[in-house]
Amino acid sequence: MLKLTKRTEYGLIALTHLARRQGEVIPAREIGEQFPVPKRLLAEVLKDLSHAGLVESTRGARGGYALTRSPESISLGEVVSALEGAPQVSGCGDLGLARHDGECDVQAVCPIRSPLHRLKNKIWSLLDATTLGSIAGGGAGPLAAGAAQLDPQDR
Amino acid sequence: MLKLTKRTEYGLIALTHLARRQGEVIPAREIGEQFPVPKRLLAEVLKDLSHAGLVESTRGARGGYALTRSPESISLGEVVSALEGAPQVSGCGDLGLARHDGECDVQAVCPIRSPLHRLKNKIWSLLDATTLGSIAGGGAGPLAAGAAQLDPQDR
DNA sequence: CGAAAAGCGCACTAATCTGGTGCGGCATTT
DNA sequence: AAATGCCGCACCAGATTAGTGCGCTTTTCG
Repeated sequence: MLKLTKRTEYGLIALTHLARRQGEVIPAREIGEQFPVPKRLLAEVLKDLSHAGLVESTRGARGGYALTRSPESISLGEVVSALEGAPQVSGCGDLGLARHDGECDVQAVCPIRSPLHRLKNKIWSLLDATTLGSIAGGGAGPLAAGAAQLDPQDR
Repeated sequence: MLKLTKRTEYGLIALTHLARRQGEVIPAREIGEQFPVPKRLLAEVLKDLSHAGLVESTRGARGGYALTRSPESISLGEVVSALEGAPQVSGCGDLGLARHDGECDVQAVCPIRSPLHRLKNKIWSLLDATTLGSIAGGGAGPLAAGAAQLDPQDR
């Protein structure tokens, strides 16, 4: 439904926390204590992030997690990909390839495939252009400026 | 998971069809015949679109649907809102208001609320700026140009 | 050495969302 | 009256999402 999952939210919360304390190795427990997040799920998410190479884990007492890169070089797109799997906007609109045969027969006739494909790219460009740094830090990044063209009335 | 639902896809297909034959009143059956879409669901979707005031329905034999406005004045955002309900990106990130008490206690502490809120606005600006006309017609609209900044590699 | 701290892996349940369908009724045209 | 087409409501099944259980391994520290 065009919204991020809780996993991504939790992941982002954790990442911003790590970003603000770069260099330190922080245990999942600490994050779980600071934010009202189901600790167990948080651990699950952190694990996925480490699989994706966004954070590095250290085991044992005194263990925990730390960013592998600078916050500025980590994009929202990467986080979402890591936590929600392969990106797509329409389910069918994704390149002629990879349609598991029988899927989306609308093919040639389908009048919305290519426009939707372009939309998907736009959205992902936005996600890719949004860095963890701009989320954790105060301000810059593509989200700082006013909304694109229409007024961002309260929807 | 940051993707549109089938309902929206079907709705868009139907709307583009109507857009291309403005002035005419077209029965749901006709659309169902042209595209491999579960006709029954299509009817459901068309009904929702009419509730939202995007299309006008005529009952009885010779009845059907027609756009209420020009394709250029109908935005993707409206369609999505009508078919998937109130827009949101993060579930919690939506204005302090309307949080059904107990929901999202992260409030003041939550480090990602406002950035996510801005992101939501960006995405919806994009949707609002995309008109049915640009989807149905060949090409202009905000989706025509190349992707924002990063290369739109195949994700 | 042994206990405590912390992450790892796997599997499983519950709730919600999504896609899709059934059926009887009302409105119009022919 | 019959056929065409929309209306409204309710229902079912499968997929996704959220969240939990549990036992094992690694590492620090007393």
